[in-house]
Amino acid sequence: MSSKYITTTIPYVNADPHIGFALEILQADLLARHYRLMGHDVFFNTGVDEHGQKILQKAEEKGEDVQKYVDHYAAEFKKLKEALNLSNDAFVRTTDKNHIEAAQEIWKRCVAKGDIYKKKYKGLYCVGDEAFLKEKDLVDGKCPNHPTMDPIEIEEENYFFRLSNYQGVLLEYLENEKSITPDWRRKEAIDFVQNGLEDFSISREKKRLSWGVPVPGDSEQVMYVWFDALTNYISTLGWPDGEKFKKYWEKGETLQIAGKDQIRFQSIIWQAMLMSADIKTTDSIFYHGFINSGGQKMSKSIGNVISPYELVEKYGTEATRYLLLRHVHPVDDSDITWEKLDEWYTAHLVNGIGNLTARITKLAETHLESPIDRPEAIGFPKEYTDAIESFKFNEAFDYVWSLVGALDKRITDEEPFKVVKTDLEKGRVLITEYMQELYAIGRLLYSILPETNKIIKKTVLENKKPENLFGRI
RNA sequence: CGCGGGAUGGAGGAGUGGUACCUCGGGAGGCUCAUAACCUCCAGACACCGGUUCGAAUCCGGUUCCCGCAACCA
Repeated sequence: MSSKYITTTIPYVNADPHIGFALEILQADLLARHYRLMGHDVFFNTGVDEHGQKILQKAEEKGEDVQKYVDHYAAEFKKLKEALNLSNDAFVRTTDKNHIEAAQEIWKRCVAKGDIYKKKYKGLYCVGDEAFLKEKDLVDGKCPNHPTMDPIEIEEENYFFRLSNYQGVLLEYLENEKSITPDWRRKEAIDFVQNGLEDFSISREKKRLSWGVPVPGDSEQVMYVWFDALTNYISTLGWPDGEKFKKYWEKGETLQIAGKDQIRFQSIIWQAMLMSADIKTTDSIFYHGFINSGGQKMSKSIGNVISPYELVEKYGTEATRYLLLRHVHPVDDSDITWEKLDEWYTAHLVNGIGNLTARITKLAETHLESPIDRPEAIGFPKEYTDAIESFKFNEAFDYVWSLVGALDKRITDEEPFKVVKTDLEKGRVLITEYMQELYAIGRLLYSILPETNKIIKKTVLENKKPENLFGRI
């Protein structure tokens, strides 16, 4: 049995769970469930990124202890597991002891490789943003976000990572078509690397930012968040030790899911870090698109934010999975509004699979004397598995729903409800066949709608019409 | 002229040389087993201009318009 590692990125906990992350984790969950079903030994990771200046700042704004603040948010993100019925095997927190140790270990290995060095960095610093500004970003010599403040010149000594060493090998890595999906993003990445890579600062002075992983051997510096955060993908497996790391990362096939804005971090910086530490690079990374609402980016000030919890509250867990996985485009940006969500919910869930199930199971309950035999397990159609494995989640749904439509049509054409009145036996044969087909459709829902899968199988095998699968709203 | 992606019926998607497809929505009919569900039929589109070709949504050139990226944003 081959092993497979699947991970999401880990969201930064300075805000409540965003619908875009819900999309990401659902995609990962679908893949994890699918590959388990196909007989792979899967390890599915997710977690939270808890270090950094913005988090410290937020906690201070609220007058909370930072650790308390991140504990609170970690719990908020953990709740997604139940809300979305996720099957993740791990939930890593970057404040976990073993994670911190792993981050320090990878740092040491990069140092040993000669890829980390100390350099004075001088730049214009905006106190409002608490970040360095670039000359070309300045508007009339001021920070574009804080035009009333004068940027101040700050000199700081930081550690830098020799990303520039990795241009050649990164290009080789990116030549592999599996390294990035969709392919045009891979080309973007190649283009980016070809234009030349600059070394990055990977630490901050502790006196300016204390909330981070201490740099090994230098008490004055802490790691800049992303260096520590990226390590989560292997710290969660117990790296540098651990059977899990060997099994799932080294010997297994690794797959990361991330948002389209993550290419530089996931496919370039993280891969260079792995190369530097002599660790296997990620086999493939899938980048999803963003979700907008009403033609605009979701934002609190516009008031168009749709949260994952709101979706679950209105439509339920199964329907939320359905809506995000089928109606949000896997790689392009999509737009959702409550109107569209209602439409999709009613058209395919209520009127589609829900009604079909009620239709058939009512006929069966009324006319069959006993439950049908459990249908033999058959292989999954290639069209369906290919769609999922090539990240075309929406097409996998289209396939299942084409079967729903075909079965509805068949019932209308064959009129079993009339047949039973004139030839009961013949009618029973038809109804039995519908039950078998319904069961087959239910089986296909295993990875995408796990609860619906269970209910349909159960109802068919017990010959008992269930409560409505999806109620009207 | 920085790099790249894209413009398909009212909406969202598929379609890389051979009568333009799917879902939703709209209109008309049918059916009555079902959650006023389901089935059938109808209307409606390849941004614009030119070229290649027997034939182009699909290839080439140009125009207009959108959208990413352009490195510490974690």
